[in-house]
Amino acid sequence: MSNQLLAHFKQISSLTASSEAALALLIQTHSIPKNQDLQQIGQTCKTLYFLKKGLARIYYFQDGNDVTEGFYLPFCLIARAESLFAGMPSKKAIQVLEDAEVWSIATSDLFSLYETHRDIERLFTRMFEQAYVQTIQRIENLQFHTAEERYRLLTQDQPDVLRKAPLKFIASYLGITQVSLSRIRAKKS
Amino acid sequence: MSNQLLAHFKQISSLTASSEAALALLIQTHSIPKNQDLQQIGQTCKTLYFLKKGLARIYYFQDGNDVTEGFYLPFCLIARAESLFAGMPSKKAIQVLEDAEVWSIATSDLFSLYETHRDIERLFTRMFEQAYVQTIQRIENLQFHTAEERYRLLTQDQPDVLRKAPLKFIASYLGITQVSLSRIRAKKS
DNA sequence: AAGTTAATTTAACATTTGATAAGTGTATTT
DNA sequence: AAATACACTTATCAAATGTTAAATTAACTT
Repeated sequence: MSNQLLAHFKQISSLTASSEAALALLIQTHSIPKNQDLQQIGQTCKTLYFLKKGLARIYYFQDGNDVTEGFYLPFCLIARAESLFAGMPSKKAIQVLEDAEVWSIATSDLFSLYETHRDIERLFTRMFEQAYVQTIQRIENLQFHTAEERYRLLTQDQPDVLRKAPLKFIASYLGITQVSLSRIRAKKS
Repeated sequence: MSNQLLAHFKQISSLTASSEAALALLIQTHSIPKNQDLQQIGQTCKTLYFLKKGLARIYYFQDGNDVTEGFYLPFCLIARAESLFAGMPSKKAIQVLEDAEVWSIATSDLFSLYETHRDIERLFTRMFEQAYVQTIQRIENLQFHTAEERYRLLTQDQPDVLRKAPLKFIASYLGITQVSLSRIRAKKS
């Protein structure tokens, strides 16, 4: 059932009844067990995902190290934009960190709908704009805060992530080692 | 004259003759002296800029420190996206680092054209997508490279910036102090 | 419950980076 | 040429983070 997701979409940008119906036909639902990859390294991003339940991350390997690029909570747009927009294989994977229920939309079908349903195009353009703005804010965060400040910000902004994700993933997300993160957590705040 | 800019646009995404003409009417040109702000802190971003000649940066103040968010070479889209898409005042400014010639486009006029000229909408959507992808790549860069690696990458990717911009701006762009950058430069590579 | 594995913390030491201040060089002005 | 301002480098020490390894805790299996 995609009603919840469509309701969420309509909060972002209005949809006509016909657009909503057309979009509903594209939305698939899946159950994904904990730790499974939703999309694997090397695949070109051709699907958008939204979690109904659970927690996901995008990760990749850098010099043999597992690096978490981002965490994704329910109703967030999950996509490997650098692959989607360039049409190139992604070096990143999407992994579910808990048993999850997932909505997916094939971009080929979606982009076809853009031609006839401008409100749908506007909706997704807006979601990507929001994702872009969040990425900009993340750079500000990485560029001029210490590791400890970045950790404190995460505890404020995404406490759910902190509760659910293993520390090793959080450490690489913050751009530090797990040992360093452990030290920061041990400090009285 | 905006011919060069339009030619650049058409490399990114095709435009009908009528769209090209409509767009040409929106493009203004300016000459800006070295060190002047194109847009100031506190203004809401309502204009897109492209350099014909020169070098620009986006910067802001963080705890009293001048932080350079990015450098922009000729023909790059320059905009404070976080302000444009949210419609909120920006805490960032756009500054020209050399005497520059600039093309500008008012977003209100541009967005109006979207209604009637879909190819124009597609062109700018694509430019913002590209900017988004670059932002994602910058995160990868900041997240798991040492300061020295980030400096080496900059020398490869944007040697022009390195030649033209003062070191203090480059240092904050790399997320380090100027002293630290000086040390890195002093090392034999 | 015992045993096994994975996750997290702690410890010890090395390296990097920051902070501050002093020094050098380069334009520019007078 | 002297004086000034600005950009960049160097030196010194302190703080933060990385690296490696061991110790502890938690989770999972049997």
